[in-house]
Amino acid sequence: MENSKAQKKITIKDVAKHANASMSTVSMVVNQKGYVSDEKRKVVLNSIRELGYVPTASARNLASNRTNNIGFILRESHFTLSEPFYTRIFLGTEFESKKHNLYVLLATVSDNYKKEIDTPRLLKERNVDGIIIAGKVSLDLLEEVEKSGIPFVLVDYQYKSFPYISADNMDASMEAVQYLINKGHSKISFLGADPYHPSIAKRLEGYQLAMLKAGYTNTSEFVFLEEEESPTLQIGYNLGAKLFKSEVKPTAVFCANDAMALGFMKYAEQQNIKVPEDIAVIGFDDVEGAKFSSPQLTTIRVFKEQFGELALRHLTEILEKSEERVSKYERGNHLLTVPTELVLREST
Amino acid sequence: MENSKAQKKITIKDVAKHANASMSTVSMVVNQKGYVSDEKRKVVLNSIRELGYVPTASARNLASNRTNNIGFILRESHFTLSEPFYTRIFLGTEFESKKHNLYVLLATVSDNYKKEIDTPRLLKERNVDGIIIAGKVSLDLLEEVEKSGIPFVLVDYQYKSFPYISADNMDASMEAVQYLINKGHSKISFLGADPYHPSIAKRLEGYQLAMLKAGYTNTSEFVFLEEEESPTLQIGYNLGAKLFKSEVKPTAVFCANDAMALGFMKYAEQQNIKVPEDIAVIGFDDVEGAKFSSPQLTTIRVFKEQFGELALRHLTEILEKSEERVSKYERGNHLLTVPTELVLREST
DNA sequence: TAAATTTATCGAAGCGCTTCGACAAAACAA
DNA sequence: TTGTTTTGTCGAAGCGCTTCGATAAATTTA
Repeated sequence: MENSKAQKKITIKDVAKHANASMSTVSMVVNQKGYVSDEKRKVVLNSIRELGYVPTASARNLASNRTNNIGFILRESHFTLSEPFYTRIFLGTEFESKKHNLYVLLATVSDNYKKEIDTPRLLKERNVDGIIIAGKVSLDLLEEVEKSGIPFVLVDYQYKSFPYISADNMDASMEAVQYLINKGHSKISFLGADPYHPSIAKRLEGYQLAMLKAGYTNTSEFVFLEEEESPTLQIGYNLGAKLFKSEVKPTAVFCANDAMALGFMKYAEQQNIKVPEDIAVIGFDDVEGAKFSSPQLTTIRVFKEQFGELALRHLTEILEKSEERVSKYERGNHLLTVPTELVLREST
Repeated sequence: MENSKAQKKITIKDVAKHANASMSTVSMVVNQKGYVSDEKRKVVLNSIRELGYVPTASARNLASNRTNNIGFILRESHFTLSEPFYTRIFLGTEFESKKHNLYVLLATVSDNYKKEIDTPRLLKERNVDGIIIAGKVSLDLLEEVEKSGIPFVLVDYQYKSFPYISADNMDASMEAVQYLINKGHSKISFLGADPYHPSIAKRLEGYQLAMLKAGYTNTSEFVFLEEEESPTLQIGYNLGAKLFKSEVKPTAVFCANDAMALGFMKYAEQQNIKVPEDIAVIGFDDVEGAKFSSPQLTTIRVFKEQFGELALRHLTEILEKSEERVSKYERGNHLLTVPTELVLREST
């Protein structure tokens, strides 16, 4: 009589006894596998409800050789960004994970990732069935993940020809530039940074294509790029200065992202250049600040939560396939795109 | 010969064989329990290294009846706040979790929490050893957590007399107000909202105490409170309007948080009231925006990561104790405070 | 009608670990 | 010297589940 009130844990055995079935039958009901008659199923389900049975994750995982966890790897600095871009993506994954009965283990990695030393525990311990990597991370990390053999999906980044989720950067950019052209603009600049980032590259490409389509074949002088930097507010500001000091006199600029657009507008404001009267501005991302800037920024909305949702959904598909003994999930540049939307506000 | 390259998993058995020891001995080495001679320990450790053995979490958890997970519950809206306050707290927990070999399962709950329906899976499945609850959450949720019997710690919030982590709100507030008094101010206002939130209440209390100490016994006319609202930028703005329309003419205001202070300053700017010349402003939290406002905001820095760290550390202590058969961890208003720091900037 | 297949159910092995007792040797105490 | 306690090691049970046959009844096919 050690402890009379300590609730004994309800196990599958208890359910089996209560339902007058075997443990295997109960297991099959719970997992919706194998053959169980409707009758029996009902009885079992009823017992489960009555006893309040909840399967124990660890027992399940041990027996089935899966973890039912998925890892979400994110750079620390991306996580604490005041623009909750990646946080929203994570939220999308977290939300979707409930439907799949998976737990999401978030692992943040430092910006100057050191192989071996900084390896996320979930990787070392192989405590996940699959991994989602959000945003740009160290190549070392990517290699480690690849080597682990654990299926993974990238979000808003690319690595070799592994599956990734991305906005339809090119299309969206074309649409934005098209819009400017339709508005009568012909001298349209592109402001960008880090052009080796796949998303940025696609945005530039979209810009160029739209210009080309409209008959503007030579855009090179209109393109302002900061190759070594990330597309931040500061860089947008700097490129604004550069642009206005140049002999190029565009009537509109399309920026690689909102941060840069906001930086550009800040510079314009300081120089008493009116947006959109003197120059129209379009950004990309639809960050929170875009709504609160003056003038409010016209931009391309990206549905962040969908990134995360889609990433998880795709990952689970891969996992299912790999269970069907398709030992290596087929390669090929798996790309899943998330829709975008041009949000017209005051800056155009 | 199904798959020749599929690496066979290294188990504790393999290590035991390799080290010429029993599984129990290896287990004891890994867990640093029981009696193992130094000799044997070295041999085992060596085998572990050589074979690259990593314990399987699920097996471990099943056998030891622990999950080695801890839950981190957070409101969705708090998570996606552009001020990464709670995100930072989470990060602190995540960081600390590595030292304790725990995984952190993040569960976000919707703002209008529905009992039973929205119950986080980790609670239903009891898939955590302990829980951290960050920020204000629904009472229903709190009750469910309490009922579950899983030990928990609150961060930046309180519930009954359960342990919680908080900034030293009162002391910090006193220090801030003291500072204003020392600077020669005597007519000092307090701007606040949601005074039933324990943190806000303490800040107000600290203000009052400091004033009292300086001989200003009647502060009531200097206190502007919006009882039904949360302390946001908008409310700070509104109270600014209210304050300047009143006959009270303070030379300084101490705001319940930075958001309000920023809102207040926005109003002041629009009214052409100069900060700090006409009126000095102090906030609370040291949010990111405080550094970028003009003038930069003097405020009380709160070390967000420490909240999360401390919460986890405290939780693990509770867990250890409860393992030592102290069936119920001792009650009492466990309060752990995180240091603060007055950051002097331009607004005073 | 017999043979083959599908449906239904169950027992038992086993996933990889922890932990409890058993046992014995070493260290200490009386 | 003889007990006692401490130290060291191990075997085996068992955590709660999944899954692989085995078995048999029901159904289909030949």
